[in-house]
Amino acid sequence: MSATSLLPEPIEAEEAADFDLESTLPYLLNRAGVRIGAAFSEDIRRFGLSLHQWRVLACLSHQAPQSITELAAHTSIEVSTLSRMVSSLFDGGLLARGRSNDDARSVRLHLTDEGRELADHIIPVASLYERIALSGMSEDEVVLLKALLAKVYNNVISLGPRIPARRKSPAKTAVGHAIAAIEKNPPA
Amino acid sequence: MSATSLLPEPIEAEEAADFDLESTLPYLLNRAGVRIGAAFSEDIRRFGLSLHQWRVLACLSHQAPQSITELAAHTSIEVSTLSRMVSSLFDGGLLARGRSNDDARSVRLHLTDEGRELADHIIPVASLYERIALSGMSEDEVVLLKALLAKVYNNVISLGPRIPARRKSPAKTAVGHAIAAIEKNPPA
DNA sequence: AGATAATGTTTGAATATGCAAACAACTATT
DNA sequence: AATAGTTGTTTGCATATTCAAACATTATCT
Repeated sequence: MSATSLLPEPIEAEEAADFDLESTLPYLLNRAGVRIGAAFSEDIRRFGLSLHQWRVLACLSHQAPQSITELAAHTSIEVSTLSRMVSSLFDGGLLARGRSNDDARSVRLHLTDEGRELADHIIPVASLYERIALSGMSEDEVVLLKALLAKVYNNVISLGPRIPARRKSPAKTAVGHAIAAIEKNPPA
Repeated sequence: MSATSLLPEPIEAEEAADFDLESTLPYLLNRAGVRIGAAFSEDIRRFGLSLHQWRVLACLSHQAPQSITELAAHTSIEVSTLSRMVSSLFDGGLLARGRSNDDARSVRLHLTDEGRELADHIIPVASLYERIALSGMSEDEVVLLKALLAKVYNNVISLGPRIPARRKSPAKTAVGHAIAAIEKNPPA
């Protein structure tokens, strides 16, 4: 815990002074995201689904079949978590799995009729929360917000492999990538 | 799991058809947030801090003293999680705690010198990731994005008590609140 | 004041999550 | 085709997180 001995970065008093956590992007993203997620999650508990489970169903509802890896890429859920979750959804009869013909390792996942029906029941609820979250905004603002969020995502997607591939080398610190990314695409 | 028997909402075929998960707000928020968080988290591991721990330090760095409940409100972390985390940060010598004079239940938390020093070292790293995330955007766009995120947060903050107060009554489903909120503040 | 309810925090116990290792099947190289 | 390296998935295990219950203290009501 006490890492005082090896602090690499110098203190920058002024930067520290004007650092306002609450106006920080990750903070704003996290707060809004957690809050919507919590409310929505509480709501759909009556369907017997967790937020993660719902995301998997929604993702498969939107595109199928998908492998576990693809789901991980689309939902930002760990593959090991997904592996177990898929099993439970399978046991619940909400999705079916088979092995690919091309690649016998890859699992092909798709919704069962029951799964699709459940998804179709929850979609209106999801839409409702979306409307709530966006209420009071003009159509233009909504479009812009989403576009900017997509841009943020693209800006950070290059940072260190998320759901990281097995890496032999000790993995260079993300700051390396970071600086490169900034230099390639400087802030306006 | 198989909740087919009590599905309350009717299927709305058209709504289901045009429901595109990936253009959904919670989805976009979650993806961007998780991604930044993961990269940043990986980076600050060298300081011996998790993302949640960092948020607590940053929050206390920004305003102190704070109680556990206040921290929970500011960071969207559960109080029970916070309680244990605060203990570990205390053991690590990064924060100090005392009891309030007014209210002997409430814990008053503030950073130690060591904690503040650590926070001052990490703040530049946080700022770096912020710049990365926002790279390629104009100043106006950044301001707008943050304003819209704040608005989203305000729109959803009224939904069911997060970090819920002990509730005796079975808690009305959030959709109730939701509809009320929408009616009070209809989408443009 | 005494009883009852509410609030702030902690803790126990079940569950979920993340990381690393293990497998399994495929690809590339020789 | 044998070997080594990749990739997709699962599993073991340690840790983190959640929910509920327990406490401790303060507020409210009569």
